[in-house]
Amino acid sequence: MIQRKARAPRHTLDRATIAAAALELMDTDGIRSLTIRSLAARLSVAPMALYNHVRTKEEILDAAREHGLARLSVSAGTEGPWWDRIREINLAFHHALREHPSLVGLLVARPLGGNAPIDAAEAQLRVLVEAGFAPDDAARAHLTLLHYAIGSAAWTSPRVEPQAVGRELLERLPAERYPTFAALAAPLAEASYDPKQYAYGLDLLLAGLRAATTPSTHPDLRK
Amino acid sequence: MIQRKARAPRHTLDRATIAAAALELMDTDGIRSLTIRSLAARLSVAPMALYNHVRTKEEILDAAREHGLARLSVSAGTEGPWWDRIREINLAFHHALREHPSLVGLLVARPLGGNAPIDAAEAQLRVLVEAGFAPDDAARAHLTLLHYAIGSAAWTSPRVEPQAVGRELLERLPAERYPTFAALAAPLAEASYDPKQYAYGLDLLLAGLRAATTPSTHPDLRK
DNA sequence: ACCTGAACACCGTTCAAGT
DNA sequence: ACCTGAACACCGTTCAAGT
Repeated sequence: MIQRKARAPRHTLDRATIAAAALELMDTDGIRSLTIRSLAARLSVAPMALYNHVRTKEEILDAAREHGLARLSVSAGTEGPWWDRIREINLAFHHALREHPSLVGLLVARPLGGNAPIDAAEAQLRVLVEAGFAPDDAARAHLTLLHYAIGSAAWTSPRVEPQAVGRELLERLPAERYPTFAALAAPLAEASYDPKQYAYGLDLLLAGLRAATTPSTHPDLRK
Repeated sequence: MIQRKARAPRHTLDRATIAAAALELMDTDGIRSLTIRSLAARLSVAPMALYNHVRTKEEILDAAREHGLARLSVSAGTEGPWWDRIREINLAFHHALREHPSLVGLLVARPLGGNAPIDAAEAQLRVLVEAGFAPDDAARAHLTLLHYAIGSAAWTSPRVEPQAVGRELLERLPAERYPTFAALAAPLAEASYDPKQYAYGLDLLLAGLRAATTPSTHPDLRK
């Protein structure tokens, strides 16, 4: 009567299934809790079955990262001023990173080339070039936006410790040594967990870029 | 004649020594190669000796992160315009992160409160408040600068794979699908590994912040 | 008090075996 | 071809023992 160790059917596994399950497991339980054994259990399969589709655990992490980034659709239209289109691209990228808490860790730990989601990067570079940026400036602007999105997502996304830690530690700082910190504790705590904080910085960058492209009207803002 | 298993003297170990050795080992050999056993070997001590000064490996990682950040001296003077002082603080922070390749990984994996090097943060917040930023704007500006520095360091610092990978992969992209990428390959590759790339983005942010503080002269740059 | 060695429950991965 | 189980060399950590 007891059904024991039913053998898994012949083609229950493939790279995509493994990648999706791995990312899901990491998003919910944290990167550290992904092991060959835990992933196999989640897929109702013997640990060694995974090695028929993948050579190492590293390869699973790579596949999971690509799977997460694949969801990123580049929706920047061709309408409107260039800064609005850049804004849209970056908000979408940042949103994708925030949707998969484990994705940032995967990106930081192992690069995908040097320029993450290639489709989004191509779209962004095109907009910048069309806006009149010289090749060198377009490259630098693109990297700046990429870095800011990564950093914001990395610092904001849920980590090992619960988010409450940050707020508590912040409130426990000695006020006599850190007076400004203490005075700004409330707005800092709020902005730290405000989903719109990313957009604030993005708009600062865009303002800087716009100033750089119209030097004649704002000469004092040039580098 | 053969000296074997000499017992280590009584007080060869303490938290600071362990933290310094751990950070050094991670900086040179990568985060993954830090194990209790490898660290103990480097300190010429039995693995279990470490547990007299530390409760878990996590605690060693925390100590290593704090040790790396402790080197950050806040050198921003009180002279000059506020944007120059902000610039100095952030360049120093970014420089500290780049000096210890493993530090960024430690910061992203486990937060130190929500605001990394507290002394530097206090200094930066003070400058912003003195410059006339409202509490909420000062908090948002501070977080933006912090996130950008983290992201830039994270994306730029050496990873598991050699840096060459990025450049190679970038050159192998199909030019018909990614024409702008192909056209900008040279400036992108150069900017990607240019230590001054961080300063470029920092100056963009500062330009945006300056525009935000002088709304009367540049009304079109306001958010 | 602080360093040590053996042991335990994990982990990624190899190897030979099943179907 | 693809899934499986036993085994190996690791890992972090507990426990009892040395000095």
